[in-house]
Amino acid sequence: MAEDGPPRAVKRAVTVKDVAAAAQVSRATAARALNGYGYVGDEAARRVQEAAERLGYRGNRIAQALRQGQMPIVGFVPGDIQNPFFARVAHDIDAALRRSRHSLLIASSDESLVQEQGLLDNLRALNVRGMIVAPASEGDNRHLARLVREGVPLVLIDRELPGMECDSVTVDNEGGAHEAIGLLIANGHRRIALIHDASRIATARQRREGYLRALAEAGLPAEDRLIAVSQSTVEHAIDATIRLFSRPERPTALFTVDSLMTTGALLALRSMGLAVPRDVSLIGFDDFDLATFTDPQITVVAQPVGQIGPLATKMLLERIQGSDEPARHVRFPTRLIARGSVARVDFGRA
Amino acid sequence: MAEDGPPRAVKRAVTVKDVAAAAQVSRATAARALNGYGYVGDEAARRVQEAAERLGYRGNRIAQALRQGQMPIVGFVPGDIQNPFFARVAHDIDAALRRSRHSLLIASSDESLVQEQGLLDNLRALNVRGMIVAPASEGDNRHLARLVREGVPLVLIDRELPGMECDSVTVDNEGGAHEAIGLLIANGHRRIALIHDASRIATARQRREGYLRALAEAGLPAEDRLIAVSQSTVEHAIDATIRLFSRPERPTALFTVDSLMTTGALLALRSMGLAVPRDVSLIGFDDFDLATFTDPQITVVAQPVGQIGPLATKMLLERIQGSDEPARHVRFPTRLIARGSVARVDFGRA
DNA sequence: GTGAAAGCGCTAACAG
DNA sequence: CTGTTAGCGCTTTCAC
Repeated sequence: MAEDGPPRAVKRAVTVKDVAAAAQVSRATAARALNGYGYVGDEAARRVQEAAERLGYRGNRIAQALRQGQMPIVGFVPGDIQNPFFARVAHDIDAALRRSRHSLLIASSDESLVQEQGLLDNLRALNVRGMIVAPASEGDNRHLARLVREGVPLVLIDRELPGMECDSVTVDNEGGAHEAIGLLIANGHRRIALIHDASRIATARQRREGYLRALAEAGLPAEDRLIAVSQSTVEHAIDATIRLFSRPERPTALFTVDSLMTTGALLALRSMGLAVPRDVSLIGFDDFDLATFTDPQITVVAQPVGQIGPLATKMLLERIQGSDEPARHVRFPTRLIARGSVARVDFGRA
Repeated sequence: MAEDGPPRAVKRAVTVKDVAAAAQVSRATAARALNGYGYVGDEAARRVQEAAERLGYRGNRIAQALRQGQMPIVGFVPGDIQNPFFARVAHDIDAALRRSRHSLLIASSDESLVQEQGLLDNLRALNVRGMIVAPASEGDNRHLARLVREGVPLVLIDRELPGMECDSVTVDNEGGAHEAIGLLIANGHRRIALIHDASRIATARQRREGYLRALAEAGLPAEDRLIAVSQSTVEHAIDATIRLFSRPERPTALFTVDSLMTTGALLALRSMGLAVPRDVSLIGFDDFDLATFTDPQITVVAQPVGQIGPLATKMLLERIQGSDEPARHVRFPTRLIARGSVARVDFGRA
């Protein structure tokens, strides 16, 4: 037991060992005092607290995590953090999590399945306590199934995955779209175009199905040239809109499946000199700031965006706490907000 | 707080030990083969790879981090992740970081100094490799100074802190505001109102200074009743606008210091029946989607938002790599985008 | 009440 | 080339 003095690193962080030494107790006692469990003498506890304070001790979370096998972190994998919908959800999750002393690690998949797989691998390697994911694809989801199988708490949002045995929070995409198209049909529209998105499959597919069902119920044919597949960006939606509306026998109405695409459609229509709703009626899925700034304002299918993050977080925390009831699937209803972008169309003309 | 109840049964992950056993080598050899350093025999390497593959081995990043003293994580503390400006920057940082195999942990301060301090403490305890922060306050920044002192790589964005010895990426707020007010003055405006924000101090203060300098240079007095202090939310900006414009001797022009406030001003003006630019000319700091959707479109001071995240990330990675050149402060110029929200005003009438 | 000691999973000297 | 060994900082039996 010669000199045990470890060579003082210049900026070495202070550890329990340092605190224990300063308080003249063992590391075990110091740890007990610091974390407030087990028996610790009042006097010793006081000395430890004082030493910790004086030295500026902060527990090393990595060591704690290694010991306990888990990081106090929850992972969130949105499709695109720049989409205001996901930004809002991220904010709400973060706020809800803060109360339970977890940090939120946000890693956007950019709607890429491959990227999502890599991200989840990372998150898994970090031993995060749980994950909230908006799956980028309906295709190969073995990576998600594996998480479920391994018992990693997982909540899906925005897009559900048929057969996946985990909690999910979504909205009634099919019903919302159906209602929107219904309004268009009731206003006399017969040539109703759709711009949807091939990547956010679950969501976009359901919205497309709502569109198709509404047409079918009205005895209207679903025509290929009325449907454009785009991507969820303003730029792609502009192209799609131009494609759709530069043909003869222009559609009289347009339905877009998310706010970025609605934005693109608005821009494209304006550049083509088509006025809403005089020349084209428009309904977008997902409400957004811009919708009330146009003249007239845009009619939209609104989602209860403020409820999704908090509920998903609540579900996840319950799972983390060990709940093992069967998977719950919550589907919020949507709300059609009629503003001024739908015009009545003459039957004869249509 | 919220201490977990029964620890959830997560299936035990496979470790190097398992892989080593399966490949019939020692843990050290397995580690070498897996991480590709040191000498490993071809045959052994192959067996290890095969075993790892078969068992689904993923390195435990927590253990690695404990060993190496650092997590492959970078922290980002924006003022508000819902602000499109920060959402864009977050996306860009994330993308830039991915190439260097780091994860991004986003924790919004909600513009609260206290929250920011807590967040940085957390991040520090996680031993993240570095942080990118938009400081919530110009006031007490000992927590940031401490990080710098302790050698934690740190880059400030959007708001600089006088005297802080770390890299920063900002824009020329003062110059941008000065140019905007100059345009208003050149158009004959004399009663030019300002809505600024007390919390995002550095940024808002500089924009306010640009406003004051432009007025002074034109020999115009800075009147208190033309300046409203608000907060960076749509709601607060609405109130401030109504306050400003319900007095007699209404301002003929308005300058708002960020896009959320510009949105609020637009909403308030419309509700008061004031048309832009007929009744009020308007210029906002920070370009945003909405600015091109109004009729006429809004004149703005645009920031090079796409350059901020990548540059900040580049600087941070250099610091992480050990660069110790003196603190660099990059300030991007702004660009005045003249659209249609500024009208000429009669000198006699003003 | 308190301390000694055993690891969590991993990496890196240092010997063979 | 490969195995042995020693911790990183922390928590938690298990003795005393």
